[in-house]
Amino acid sequence: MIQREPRGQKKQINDIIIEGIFFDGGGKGMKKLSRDFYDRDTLEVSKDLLGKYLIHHTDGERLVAKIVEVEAYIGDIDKACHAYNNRVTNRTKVLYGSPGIAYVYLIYGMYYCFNVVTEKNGKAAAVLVRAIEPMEGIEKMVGNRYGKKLEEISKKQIINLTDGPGKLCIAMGITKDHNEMDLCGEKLYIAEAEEKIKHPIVTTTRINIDYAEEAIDFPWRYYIKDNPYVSKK
DNA sequence: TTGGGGATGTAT
DNA sequence: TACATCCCCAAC
Repeated sequence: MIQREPRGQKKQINDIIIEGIFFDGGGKGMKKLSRDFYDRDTLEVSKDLLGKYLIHHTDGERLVAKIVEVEAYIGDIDKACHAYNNRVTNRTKVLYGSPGIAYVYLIYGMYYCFNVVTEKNGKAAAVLVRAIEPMEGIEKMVGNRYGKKLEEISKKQIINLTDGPGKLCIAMGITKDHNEMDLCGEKLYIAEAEEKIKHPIVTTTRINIDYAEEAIDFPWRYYIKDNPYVSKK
């Protein structure tokens, strides 16, 4: 039995705020991110994903949501990563594959988490999308999450719609069927709009990785400052 | 408003 | 057995 420090006794790392740029839709055309975008340093990809648009074509509809919170997982140095210490299993093998592929896994027996694979073949790394802001197809997302119509739910339920990794997968209709899907394809992808907007990014430690020893303190969680859809408010 | 615990299935 | 979660309900 390994004894671990209770969470509350870990020394607190102050949140760091940096300046980021993202592309704001505002009705303008969207451009799908190419594989080159994902074929880069994972922390850079993580920050750059903030403000981009996750798009899923499903049931004849287009669901669009802005990415507002992410976490990086980098296998070779990160005890929180499923592929730490070169662990290759049926589940983790996608992490070693091409950048720009989806990694979707079941968590706590009930929920899915959506990740994008980064870096070159052979290096296991990914970015977990933890929260998104609905932009288009909200009625469908509300139906997926609550089985109700938009006018039947409260304002609080709108904010709760996609403010966590499990919630956003339910809302967007992402399941294990999307595991290993190519995000450079036509069904599920990430895009940027034409108009650039500067925005502050908050950098913190990651959520719910208490078992990860020294990696607990890695500041690899990023979110858009003051965005109401960020998790753990 | 906060904290504890149950749901739930699969990877290891 | 633990888990990159969510939701409900009791207790404050």
